[in-house]
Amino acid sequence: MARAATTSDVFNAVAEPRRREILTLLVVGELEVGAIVTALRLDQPSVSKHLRVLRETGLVHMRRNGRHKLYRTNAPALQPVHEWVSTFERYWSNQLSRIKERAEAKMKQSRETGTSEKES
Amino acid sequence: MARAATTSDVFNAVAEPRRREILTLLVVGELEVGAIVTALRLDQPSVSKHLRVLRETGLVHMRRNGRHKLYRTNAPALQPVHEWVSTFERYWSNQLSRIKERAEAKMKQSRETGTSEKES
DNA sequence: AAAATATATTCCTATATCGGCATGTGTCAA
DNA sequence: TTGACACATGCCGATATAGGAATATATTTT
Repeated sequence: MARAATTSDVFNAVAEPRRREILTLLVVGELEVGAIVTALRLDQPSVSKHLRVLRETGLVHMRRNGRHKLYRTNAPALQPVHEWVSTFERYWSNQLSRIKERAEAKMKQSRETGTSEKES
Repeated sequence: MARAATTSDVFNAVAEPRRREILTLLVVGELEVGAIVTALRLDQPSVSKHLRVLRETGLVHMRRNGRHKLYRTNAPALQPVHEWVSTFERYWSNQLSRIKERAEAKMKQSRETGTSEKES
């Protein structure tokens, strides 16, 4: 086997930098393919291919408007990724909150004692 | 070109299901390679290769203990992924709050103008 | 209907896997 | 030093890309 198919796995679909750019672009609002092409300076076939992957993974929605096709990001499809990564959040956010706690404790102490210098 | 190298991009490294399993396993605490092999029922060379990718992307740390090697997940390396995905969070978690906002805006308008019908 | 416009698809090539198998490397024990 | 044990790496084959160029499909306009 080679790598997993991008068309079936959101993680793989999102692994592509250009596709991430497209999603970022289309989350603000609908855009037609041509607009994406000019915005990201990619070849039109390349954009169409990426859009296909994003479509098949449910990461974008499309609606037709005359001979244009309007794409927009379907954010909820990213939830699995978000949930998975969030599992690990506590393993680094605690470091930050620990710093915050120390800082707040220090401020509180300053308020109480009147000191204002940094003591280790 | 083919796909981007898994060894240089965290997104690609994490796109592999087995590697995600390994990260989930190693975030709880250190494990030696053999333990990963038995826990995930993979071949040892396969595990070693995945660990190499995870190592080179900074997703795991390793320390030697005798002839064993102890690996653990380096959660902060996942922050870029988390930050990127979080950008889209408001586009689904706000579906509820958006309804709330609309309702509140409508109420506010009603209070101000006395109207009560929905106008776009 | 024919031309023009907007997208999508196909074909091709180079590359990067992933798994399986064999082998190499490093460390501890006898 | 010679084994034994724990991992890592190399080689192979099959597959899935991503980009570029050319072509096909769909829709509007003339």
